[in-house]
Amino acid sequence: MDIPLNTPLDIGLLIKSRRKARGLGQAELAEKVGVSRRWLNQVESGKPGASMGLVLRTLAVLDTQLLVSDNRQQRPDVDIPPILGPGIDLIIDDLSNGQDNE
Amino acid sequence: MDIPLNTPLDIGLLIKSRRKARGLGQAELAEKVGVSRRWLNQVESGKPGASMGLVLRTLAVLDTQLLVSDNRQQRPDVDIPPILGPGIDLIIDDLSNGQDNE
DNA sequence: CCCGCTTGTAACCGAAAGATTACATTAATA
DNA sequence: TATTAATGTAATCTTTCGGTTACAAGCGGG
Repeated sequence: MDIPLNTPLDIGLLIKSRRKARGLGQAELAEKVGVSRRWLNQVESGKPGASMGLVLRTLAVLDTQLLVSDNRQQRPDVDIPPILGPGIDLIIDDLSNGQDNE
Repeated sequence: MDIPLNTPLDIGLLIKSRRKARGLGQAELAEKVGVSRRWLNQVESGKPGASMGLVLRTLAVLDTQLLVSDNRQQRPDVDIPPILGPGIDLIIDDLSNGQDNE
């Protein structure tokens, strides 16, 4: 089963629970990750400005894998119209190829 | 099917492909998200220091859901030992309850 | 009750992010 | 080939991050 992460707070709470699940204190985990205890504290409480790199490193230390659902056709009604001249075929190509294009 | 995201570059490439899949230019998407084109450009090329908040907002605009695998027992050999007095039961509680604890 | 550990904050400071504007370079179309 | 849009970068400035140090609040054990 998978859990959705939509906000910085979601990620903060994830980190917090994973940390506790391992019996680690903020200071301990912070040292393992290579950040200050203050940083970890802020992140766990949902700080939006925390950098991707450090967050990913933190999750890595907690053996936590981040994922994206491969929902290529999630919402076909979003914004596809505004394409006129630049290259219709490009988009079609992209859509058929999937993610790893270009 | 799900795709793992381990590095800032992974996320950058994800954003890039999702953007193109919708036929959006960097400038277009940047405006929708509320960031500068430069920022989006950097992020797509893997900038590690990009902030969580903006990245999440970008993914949201692209209708892209971020997930965590609920692998509670992923690696039992990590670091569970260092618990002595603070509260064994707390950890057990945490483990049995899952993520949303505390 | 007191003590020790953990956690939540605060102030200060150097470093880096992010916006803006402008200019190459690449890529696609006529 | 010429032209136009999209993309990759650069210089500058303001804001914010993240580290450091220090202190208060919360909690459990002796």
